[in-house]
Amino acid sequence: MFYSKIFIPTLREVGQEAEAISHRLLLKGGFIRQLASGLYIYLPLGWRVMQRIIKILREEMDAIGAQEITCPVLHPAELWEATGRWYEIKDEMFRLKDRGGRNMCLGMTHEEVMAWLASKEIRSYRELPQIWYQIQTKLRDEARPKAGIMRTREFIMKDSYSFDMDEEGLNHSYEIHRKAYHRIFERCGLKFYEVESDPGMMGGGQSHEFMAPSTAGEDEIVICDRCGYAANMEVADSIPHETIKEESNLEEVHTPDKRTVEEVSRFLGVPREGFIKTLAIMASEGLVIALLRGDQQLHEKKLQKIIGPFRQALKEEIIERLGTEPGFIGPHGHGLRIIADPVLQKGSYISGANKKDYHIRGLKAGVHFKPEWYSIHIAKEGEGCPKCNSPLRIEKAIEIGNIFKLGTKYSIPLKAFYLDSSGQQRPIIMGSYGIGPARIMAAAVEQANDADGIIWPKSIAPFDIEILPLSPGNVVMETAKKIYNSLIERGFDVLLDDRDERPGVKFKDADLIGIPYQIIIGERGLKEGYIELKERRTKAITKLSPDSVHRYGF
RNA sequence: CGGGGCGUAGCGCAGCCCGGUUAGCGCACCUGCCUUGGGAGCAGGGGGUCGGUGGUUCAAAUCCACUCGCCCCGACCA
Repeated sequence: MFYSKIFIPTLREVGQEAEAISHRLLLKGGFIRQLASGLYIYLPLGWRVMQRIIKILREEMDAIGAQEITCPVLHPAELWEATGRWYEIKDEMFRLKDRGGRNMCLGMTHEEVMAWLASKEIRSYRELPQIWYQIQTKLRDEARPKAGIMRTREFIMKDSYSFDMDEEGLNHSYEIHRKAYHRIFERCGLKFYEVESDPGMMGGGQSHEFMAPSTAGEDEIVICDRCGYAANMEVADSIPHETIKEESNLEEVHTPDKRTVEEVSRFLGVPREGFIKTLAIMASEGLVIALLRGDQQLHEKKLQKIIGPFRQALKEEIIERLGTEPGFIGPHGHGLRIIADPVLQKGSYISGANKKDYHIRGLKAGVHFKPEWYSIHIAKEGEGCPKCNSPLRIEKAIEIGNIFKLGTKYSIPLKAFYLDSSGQQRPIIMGSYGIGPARIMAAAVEQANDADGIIWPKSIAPFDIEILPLSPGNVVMETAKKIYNSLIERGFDVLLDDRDERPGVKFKDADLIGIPYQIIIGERGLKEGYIELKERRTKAITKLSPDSVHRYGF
């Protein structure tokens, strides 16, 4: 491809509104343009990158026997009503009516449609298993589109769905997807982790996410470098640091006007780890007490999984039930349901005395109060791995893929049944697996760039090699074209910068758009019989004779 | 949906507080000359209903109200 024939509108500067590095560089390099909030146009260079990612996705999906199909983006509401998601999902779903007044929606994912298809077509166990996938547009009316192409309202997704007879079959489908995903992200040149995750509204059982570490990421992941434990912060557990065990008898202490753990800790000269943080929670079942160690933070999602939706109890509700105001409440002496973090199983602690201006020391779990034990704290950097107790690390990351074991959540309501070998009707066991190629693109840029621009992994770069003839002179351009042809013959995607621009412009643009290799041809070098090969990543320059370039191992 | 910020030429910005010539700068663009190893130089030129609507005023880019759009933080994120 000649530079003059491909539209690459690079920018000198990008506005304040773009903050994420990938967003800035993709705009600056002429890969993307924004149409409206969360809506992006992929320009020739950006679309080339997407195509190369998609090609890898196809190859690896095909390799595990997945079959590509394509479904409509426009869905009849009935399917979503059948699974209940029509009602569960709120503003994120684009809804509309057709001319006949029928409710429709734009597909944000395709479990319903795929399960519907299976329900129509799969009759017998002989037709199972199946894996169907598509690479197709999804629409979600995101509350807040973010960071360029990282979170958009319309995006392409590779989504696949597995259909099996039983759990064992599902486990196999899940496993081959898991492995395929590893190959895909490796081939795309990304640093990534596979982490345990929260299935969320997808429902079903086990799920994992694939996370590309990046400070621009929206998620936090908890990682153990020793045993490989890795989990999304939403589900991560940790073993908090052991603390000094204060052994003392139950005794009330006067703590006038000292309410928060912080205040009482300072007042008594006891570190926060010596306290029980007593939280009064109003759940649908009524007042519930949640207990954390004084230095811990409540993980609301974890608690919600145990007691359902809740809010902080109001001051009046606390006074009415416990007879004292927030700041002096404790875990003992009332019959309320108590959820406690397991770190409190050992030791004795200080907490509120359920009496204004008093705290109480010497509280022991099992002795003075009897809680249900659930991990409800937020994991912190440096705390112990739940599996091997070595220090955990926390990193920000971009979610680039996820895999879910769905079970029968969609197959039963949509009546996707099959007959087993004994003639009995059974629900098909499903899994669903997604990858966002635009996220891969953004993550690749986030993970590899420098002050001059993008450094594409070879596998997904818009071109393999860029040739920079530095002057319009005949010899230079002829040499460039000769090399261009020989590289094309070898099967490379080559970009030849044939523009009538000064060398500086060509250098700047080449570094910005980040093609892995640059072949620089100048009169100066040519006179001495060499051209230069520059590796974009290292900026290392190798001098080669013009005749030997095509033999180089790119 | 809560909080904050921004909207002025194709792009990036200043001007706005404190109303008052013809609304300015850089880049890009057009013409000519010159130049060709890191976004050249000189000369000339074109391009704006200052997001929109309404109001205050002799006078509004500037003050007020409403509204639309975009960005950031949070909530949310199947």
